[in-house]
Amino acid sequence: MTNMISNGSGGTTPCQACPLNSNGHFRELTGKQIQFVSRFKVGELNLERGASILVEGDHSAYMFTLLRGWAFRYKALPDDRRQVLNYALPGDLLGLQNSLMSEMQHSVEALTSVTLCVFEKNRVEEIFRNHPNLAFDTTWIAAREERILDEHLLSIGRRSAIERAAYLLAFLSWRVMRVEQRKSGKVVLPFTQTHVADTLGLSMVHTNKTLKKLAVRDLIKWRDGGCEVRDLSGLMEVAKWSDEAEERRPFI
Amino acid sequence: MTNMISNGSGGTTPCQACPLNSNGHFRELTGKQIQFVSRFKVGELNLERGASILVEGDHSAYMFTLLRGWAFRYKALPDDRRQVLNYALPGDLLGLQNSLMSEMQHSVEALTSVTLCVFEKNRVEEIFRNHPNLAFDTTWIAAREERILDEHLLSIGRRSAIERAAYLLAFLSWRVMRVEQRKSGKVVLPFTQTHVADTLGLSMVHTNKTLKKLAVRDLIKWRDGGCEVRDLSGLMEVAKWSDEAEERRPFI
DNA sequence: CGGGCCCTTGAATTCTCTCAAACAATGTGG
DNA sequence: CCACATTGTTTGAGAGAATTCAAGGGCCCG
Repeated sequence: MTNMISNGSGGTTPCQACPLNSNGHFRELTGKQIQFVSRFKVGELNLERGASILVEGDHSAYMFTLLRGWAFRYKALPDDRRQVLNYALPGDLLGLQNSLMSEMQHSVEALTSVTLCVFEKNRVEEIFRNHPNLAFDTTWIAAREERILDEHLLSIGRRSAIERAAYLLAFLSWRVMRVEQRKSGKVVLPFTQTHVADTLGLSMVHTNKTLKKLAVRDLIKWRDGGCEVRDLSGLMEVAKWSDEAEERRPFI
Repeated sequence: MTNMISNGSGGTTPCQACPLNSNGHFRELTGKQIQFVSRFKVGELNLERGASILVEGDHSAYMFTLLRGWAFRYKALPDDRRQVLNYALPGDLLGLQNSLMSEMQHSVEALTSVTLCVFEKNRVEEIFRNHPNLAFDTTWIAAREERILDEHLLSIGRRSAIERAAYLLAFLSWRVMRVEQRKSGKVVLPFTQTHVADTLGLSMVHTNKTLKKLAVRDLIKWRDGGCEVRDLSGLMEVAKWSDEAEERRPFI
């Protein structure tokens, strides 16, 4: 467990030079806000694929912003059945629950190697006390997660297997394009079919057969590192999903 | 459409005498907070069972707190398949999304006749500017909704039909006991089996057969107005769910 | 070379859906 | 008061979807 929290030392990204702040997708923080956030940030955490970021039942002292890589949130039943709740991409906040309530009720795991900005949860009240705009943004971020979960719930509850799969892949691909400010090009989603199965609420076997159907239509192609999305609008059509126009969104 | 918004006139509950504030379940607002909320509240809305409170795609000018009755949030696909996302009980906030973002991405409907406190969404920023504690509470409320959705997602994705049904009924029954500060006694959930089906992501027919299994075990009894929960801990056992200790929670 | 991880495929079983019909309770208009 | 429509619950049967079980293949790494 070396390199857990590197504070101020080499390799740490100063908030003033935050790559997310200037990439055009996120709302730019004001100078005063950056100043606050850079004091709020107590360090940076680098983890390998498969590492636990937060664990259900924890009372971790930290909250994170994902700076680089992918992570996913999940819950499990006592007998190990697992449900992936959502994926986190750069700019996403992890563990806000942990900061507002007593304990985590879900787990978060690194899907690729990741870099996390580390914040201390007991200082979250400073945001509300001194930075009303950031407080608003925090609520906005929570409401956005809620919207994503709403749509996912609709998907699992009412879409057929192939629609569900198409929706998941389309939605993630769309998020990648957004956060990377791309208009075209291939997106590769870095997960295994087991992750997809646990997200869709289907078995591995049936997920595999469903993905095959999408591959036959040349909408996706499965390969070593994960899923290559070849036809985003084709997927959206299968899923009966249309994306929303999205303005620049806040982050912390 | 009479009696839509009665402002200040007869029948409106003054915030100073808010029944939720003193019932022991919710955190009590301070005098200053009550003063703010009572100015924030622009009226009261009474609706019949089945009425729409908010509609997907709307840019409603209002946000609500449910003061009396039941409501439910839902989303629908273009071909009318419907998924119930969550239920609202007294003290729950409806339409926060509407206040933070441009438009509603889900609908809300009255499940019983309801009374709603009406707030103007364009004054939400006042909360963040002048009332940091209420701002914190707003975020807390959004995070709570997220937790409920997380558990529901786990349920639909990974629990069997009978576990799912048991979880839903147990959870709602538990919420009623909490909000009414009861330790015992029967809870009656005021919905139809169609609502249950749309919540569980199952067909009506299969939902009926699944509920029958719970009724045979004497865990519930279905009757005219809805579902009577006869054995909460029995349901919790079937669902493999254990409730959390919950402190007094905020509301607005 | 062997082991682990991931993807793939077939077959039998179980679950869930649709279709169809019937029943009970309620309310309405004649 | 009855005939009729409406809404919600119940049941059976056949079709379709998804699961489990089982086995094999590809690939990488120690």
